[in-house]
Amino acid sequence: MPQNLNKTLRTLCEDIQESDIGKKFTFKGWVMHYRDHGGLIFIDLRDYSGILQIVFDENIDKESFKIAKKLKNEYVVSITGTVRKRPQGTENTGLKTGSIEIISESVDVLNTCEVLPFQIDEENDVNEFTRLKYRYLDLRSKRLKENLIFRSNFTYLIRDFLNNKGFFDIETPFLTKSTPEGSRDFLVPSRLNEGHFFALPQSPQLFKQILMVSGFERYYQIVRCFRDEDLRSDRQPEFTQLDMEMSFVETEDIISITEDLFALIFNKLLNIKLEKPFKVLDYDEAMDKYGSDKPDTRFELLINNLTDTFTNSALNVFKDNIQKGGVIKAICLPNGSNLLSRKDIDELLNIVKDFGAKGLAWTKVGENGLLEGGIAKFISDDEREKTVARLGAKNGDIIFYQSDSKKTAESVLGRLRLHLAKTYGLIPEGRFDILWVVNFPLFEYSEEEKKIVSVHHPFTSPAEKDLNKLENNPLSVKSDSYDLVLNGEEIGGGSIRIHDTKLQGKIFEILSISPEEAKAKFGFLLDALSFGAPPHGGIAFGVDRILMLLKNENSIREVIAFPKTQKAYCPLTDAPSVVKDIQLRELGIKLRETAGKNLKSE
RNA sequence: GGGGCUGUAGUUCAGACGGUUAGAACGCCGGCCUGUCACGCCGGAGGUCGCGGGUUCGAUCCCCGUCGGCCCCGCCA
Repeated sequence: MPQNLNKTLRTLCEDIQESDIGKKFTFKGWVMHYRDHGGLIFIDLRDYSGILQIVFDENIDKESFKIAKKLKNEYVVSITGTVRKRPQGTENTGLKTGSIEIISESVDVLNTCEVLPFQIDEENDVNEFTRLKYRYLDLRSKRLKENLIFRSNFTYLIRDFLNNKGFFDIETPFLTKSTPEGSRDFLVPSRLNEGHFFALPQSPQLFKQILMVSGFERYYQIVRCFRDEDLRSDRQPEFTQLDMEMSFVETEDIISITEDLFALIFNKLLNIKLEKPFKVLDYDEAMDKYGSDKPDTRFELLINNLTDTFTNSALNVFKDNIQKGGVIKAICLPNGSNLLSRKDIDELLNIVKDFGAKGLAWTKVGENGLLEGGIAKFISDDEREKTVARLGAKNGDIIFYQSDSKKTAESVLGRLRLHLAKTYGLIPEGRFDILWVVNFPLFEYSEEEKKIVSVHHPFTSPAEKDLNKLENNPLSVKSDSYDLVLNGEEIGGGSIRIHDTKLQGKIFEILSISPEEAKAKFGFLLDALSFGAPPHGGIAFGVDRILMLLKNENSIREVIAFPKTQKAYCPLTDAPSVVKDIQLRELGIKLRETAGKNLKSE
């Protein structure tokens, strides 16, 4: 795939093959390894195509040899020499060019290199801060180079696919309006409008809908989004989305084009055939069986409902909870008795408490489906038989129970499920499980805000079948939305949007957003929707996260050229940093006394 | 905002009941070496033990604080 930009002057390392033996070429690149044998020197020359061995022999070219004596790692050199076959027995099967080598007839040092702060391509893990500070060196490593080239191929494939499907790549503003909904905005002060601020977009959501009103019908963009929230291994404050929107479509259309796109990506980039259509899981079922709206389906360990079994339980925690409307749910860890010591089980209690659990009931499964240990003595024969049957529990298994509200029990067991799977290696390597989660609730009740809020965003269309429930039972209304989940990570999501201003007004009403407030926040979108907005919908994908999963990396930092630390700091550029007082003055900004107590001086 | 782990040579790590010269490997510097490919061999240099304070006769080690890093919770379409 690498191409030579200057054919007459330079040849790329991996363009050379055995058929070139005897021919003379010029190569340019970096000294990757240097091996001095006294009268004979070898270097591995690296350019962006790959690696090629160069030999310096004092009997062949004294001048070359003299210069080569002074070469060091990562010097940049230009070498002219003749291709020859390596002597028998000295071939290197680990190299693409391992059967040949170049005998140098002339060498120029184009640049020298300081002693490196860390060794490139070392198998030791170098401190990530140091790697980020010298990111340009880290990017010379095979792994990161391959990741970024993979990323380039990935976005190319997407653009090619969508362009051919009649999509238009349209840019939307980075300097835009702050919206209080959603995550915290990055603010940018306006010099020409003192005291006013732009926000960097959390996503191009509103603009892509407006483009549908404009009649483009098919829009996409591979675009940076900004959210000022705390970082995680799969979250950076600036990240890249593949953003798409289409007019005159329904959920099935969006699902179908997404499946085609992902099948193509997996096929072309990983040589993996994805089965179409993808699995589809109802939100309720996902919560019920996996305790998560982004279920990891690569392993079983499903959650089961035992509420009906334990209505008359001798355990008051079970019985009282059920009477209060709670549930009893459980998962069964195969062979758990052998995997976990008593101490491990005790430690699990602390772990599930962090997940929000009040406790952790458990029983071991013995011979003939008898239960032992934990709460076994409080379980009647009838309860035991039903429990063992429902969970399919076998001798040696451990069953973990949660007695709590439906929401808490499911979320605790869902997280325990993932914890156990990771700890006891239940997740198969190298497998990709992709599926849709659909039928999300449109609203949920926010304890924090004491009001109904959108699960997705306020422009998500209610499912048509539930329109009649909007008035009386809004929390039971499902939305016309869909999430794409890969290996238990949400990699994309979208919805059919509301294109009717009347329905949109109704939604705002349910969300306790007054017409005035709606107008102030989203007036431009509401105006747009009132001028002949077509039915439309779309989806957006987390590009960094997808790449992380496809490349089997543990952090999105490994697929981003210049990522930030967990404090959103860039060690390479030392950003963010303090600015000159005059810059603030121009913006009409004065720092609070308490701001930046330990400012780094400029 | 909270929890966990962590900071010793350029890098990755070891280390000491609190005790006098803090080690190894790789890298670096010098030398030797004509078939290596993480070349090999010989020799050498290199450390405010993150920073500040405290306890102590004495702290890199113990205590407190602080800064940085990673993971997670909260937060996040």
